[in-house]
Amino acid sequence: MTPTEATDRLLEAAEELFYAHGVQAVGMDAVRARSGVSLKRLYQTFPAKNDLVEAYLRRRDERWRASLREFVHAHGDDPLAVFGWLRNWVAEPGFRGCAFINSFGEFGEPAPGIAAAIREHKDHVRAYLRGLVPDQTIADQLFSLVEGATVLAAITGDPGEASTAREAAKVLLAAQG
Amino acid sequence: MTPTEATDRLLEAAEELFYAHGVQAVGMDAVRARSGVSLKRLYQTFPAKNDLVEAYLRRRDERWRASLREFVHAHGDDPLAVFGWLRNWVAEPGFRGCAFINSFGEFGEPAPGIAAAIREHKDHVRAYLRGLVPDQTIADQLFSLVEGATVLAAITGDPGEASTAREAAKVLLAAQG
DNA sequence: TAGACTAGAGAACGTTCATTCTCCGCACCA
DNA sequence: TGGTGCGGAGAATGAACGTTCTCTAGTCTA
Repeated sequence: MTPTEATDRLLEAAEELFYAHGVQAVGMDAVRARSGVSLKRLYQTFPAKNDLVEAYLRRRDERWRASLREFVHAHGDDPLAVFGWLRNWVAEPGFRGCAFINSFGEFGEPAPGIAAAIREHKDHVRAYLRGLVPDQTIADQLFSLVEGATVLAAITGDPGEASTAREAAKVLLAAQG
Repeated sequence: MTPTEATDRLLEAAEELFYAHGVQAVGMDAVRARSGVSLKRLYQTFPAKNDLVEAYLRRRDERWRASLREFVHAHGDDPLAVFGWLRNWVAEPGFRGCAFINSFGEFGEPAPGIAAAIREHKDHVRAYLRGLVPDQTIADQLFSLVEGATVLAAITGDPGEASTAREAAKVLLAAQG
């Protein structure tokens, strides 16, 4: 197994487990078992669990935003498409809310790398929305709606939250757009 | 020390510690030290940590909603006052986001009582907002804004998120209200 | 074939922590 | 005064888990 492949399998396993059960609830041995990568290799690749967690978050950030970007782009970069994507996401089986918000909740005082990964994810999403909507204030308002709908959909289990947010976004965009 | 007083001190200590550092990061011994209640008494009062966590959440729910309700009521039950209260809250020193969202993130599979406490808190807040705003859809939209602003203020550390949400709420309320 | 390096399996170590147990002193009662 | 029981302090227990160590087998090289 090449180092690259080991890294991929580790990150894949980490994402599945960390997202589904929470970071703290998943031991390194579970990552080993799921990935099929030996513990020795695991620690050669990620010297500490925190490093694996940070890498998991950074990879998830890239992929999550890529998925959103592609969907919205395929819908003519219409800001409302963000909420269409959101509706799909929160209805997926296994949806458990935003990995970054969940991690923020898990760690009262996160390791610096983890805290940075969380903050930077939100910064990136905000920047993306600002690029989509000329009015920066409205972009930030949509951002709040997205985050709120995500959190509520996770806690209540009702994907309809995304539709509610979409209607609000429509009004906000129409008001000044 | 009377049983009532012991319970109070335990819940007070639990709230300070759990909210500030996260539930998992705080050991029962820290609660004992902070409360001044012996470990034996602690376990007589709350037979397991989960029971203490659930009681902490339920007490926080009551107080948090009471604070919001009183503030908004003092402002003529104007729905926008919710966002004024929010602005104060997120600017408080020690603000670390919503205790319920954080707990949701901490526990991948929470004990049933804890899961219920989290869900019921959100249900109560939603019901309160629906009582404040005749249009149920708009109430739910405001709810999303509140949750989003709370989460973003916690992660970015910027209380300005509450003001952004307030402006959005104003538009939504004006549009159909 | 002998030697040397690699990787994996899994045992071992050390710490943390929830929960329980032990022991001691103090107060109340006859 | 002598006994009885409650409460506290803190040690003990047992499990989980991050991290490291050991042993073994296989593979490549000379």
